[in-house]
Amino acid sequence: MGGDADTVEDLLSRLRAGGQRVTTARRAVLAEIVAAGSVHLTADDMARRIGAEHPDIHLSTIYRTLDALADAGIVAVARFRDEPVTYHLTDDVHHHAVCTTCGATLVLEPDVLDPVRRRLLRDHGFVADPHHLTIGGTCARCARDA
Amino acid sequence: MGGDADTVEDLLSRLRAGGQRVTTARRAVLAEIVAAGSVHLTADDMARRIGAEHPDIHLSTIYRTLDALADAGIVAVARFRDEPVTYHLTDDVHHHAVCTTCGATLVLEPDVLDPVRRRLLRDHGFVADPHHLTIGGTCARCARDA
DNA sequence: CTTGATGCAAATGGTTTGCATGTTT
DNA sequence: AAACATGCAAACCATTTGCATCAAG
Repeated sequence: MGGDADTVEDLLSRLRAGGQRVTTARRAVLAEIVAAGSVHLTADDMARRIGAEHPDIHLSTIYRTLDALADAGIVAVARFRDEPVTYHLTDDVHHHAVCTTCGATLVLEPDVLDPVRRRLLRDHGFVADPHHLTIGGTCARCARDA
Repeated sequence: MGGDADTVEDLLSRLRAGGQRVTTARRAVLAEIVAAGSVHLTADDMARRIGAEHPDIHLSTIYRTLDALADAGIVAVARFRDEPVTYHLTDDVHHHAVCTTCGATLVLEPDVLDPVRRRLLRDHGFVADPHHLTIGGTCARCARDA
């Protein structure tokens, strides 16, 4: 399923290497993100899930933790449509194609962007590192029905 | 400079065709969007600019106008980093490459995405119509300095 | 004249922050 | 012990909404 070899403890040690402390909240947040796999969680989603086990972990702590994890380059931020911001592991690079008619979502391998990357490098010297793009369009089913 | 032949009155007649009314506020908003060209404006930007001439046009009206224009397919919504939502003409298709180090922005012609579109069509039957993608990476200058 | 658009003020909702306290190192 | 993370409540900011009034058709 992709480079999902990341364990919570691995990631925590990356945090620690960055001079940050390891706490229950941070472990819990990372556990949720790892468990979610390619499903995208909002801060609130995490708060609700973590709350079952740790009712004392406050939403603001989750935001602060996500900030720290983002600073450390461990998680990346993504926006879907108008929904709240979501977070996912930086190591889990992929893109989405979203059907603007029915909302269906396709997960795309990162290499679909390779031609674009080559062109940006050639034409502009720009080293593209696209994470989590969302490409709109019409899915096969909706295109057929049109 | 792209298909910038859209005049405010052209666009207004599209609005009218959609059963919407044409008002001073709507004319003013469209005028700003057209004038801005490929610069992206937030609702607040427009409020400030329009306010010089029409101090009575309220920010909430601008939001409602932008909603109407978006429903009519005349303007499209785009998000930059964490900044507020920006609006641009739907006819003005382009993409961006943003340097995650220095924030520099490159405007990309729509055809840079063509290889991706072809691949999505071939592999998934997905008819991509990407508007205003933002591709992260490192610009030439920052890559050199690294 | 009728319906839809606007101004204003107040509500909303996600996210951030100040501060005192608890925890990691 | 010192520095940093947390809980809580309050602040923030972009955006939305209710309602009475005004203007476009």
